Amino acid sequence: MSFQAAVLELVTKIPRGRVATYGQLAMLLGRPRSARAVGQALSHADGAVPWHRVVNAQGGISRRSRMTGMMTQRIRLEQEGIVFRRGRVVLRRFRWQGSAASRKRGGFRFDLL
DNA sequence: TGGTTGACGACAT
DNA sequence: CATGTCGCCAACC
Repeated sequence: MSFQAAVLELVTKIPRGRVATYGQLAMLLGRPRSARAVGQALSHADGAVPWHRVVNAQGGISRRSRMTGMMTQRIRLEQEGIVFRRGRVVLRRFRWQGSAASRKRGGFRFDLL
């Protein structure tokens, strides 16, 4: 399975009302240094994948070709009940914790967040 | 093959 | 807090 497919599949598991960061997804996939590649993979997402639930490490919405895309993403997240504070998602409250299996596989240290 | 491109991120200043 | 630098790496060409 391609890295890209793995990313899209994982993003599908982020529940409504929660978000994950690019780096976090990379870690959950066992490739802690592939955050950029995660973003690249997301650019090919179709309507079946909740791409709007992925934000950067600061809780902010990453820039993309069109400014309108950023607005769309923020509005969608707020409609799910996610709260922004000074332009960023309050990660302490809304970050997805992932599955236990993924946590173990990727070695993600949630206790350090 | 080998070079380029980013929806990134950690750090230094 | 705002910028800039540098390392990374899957896709694409």
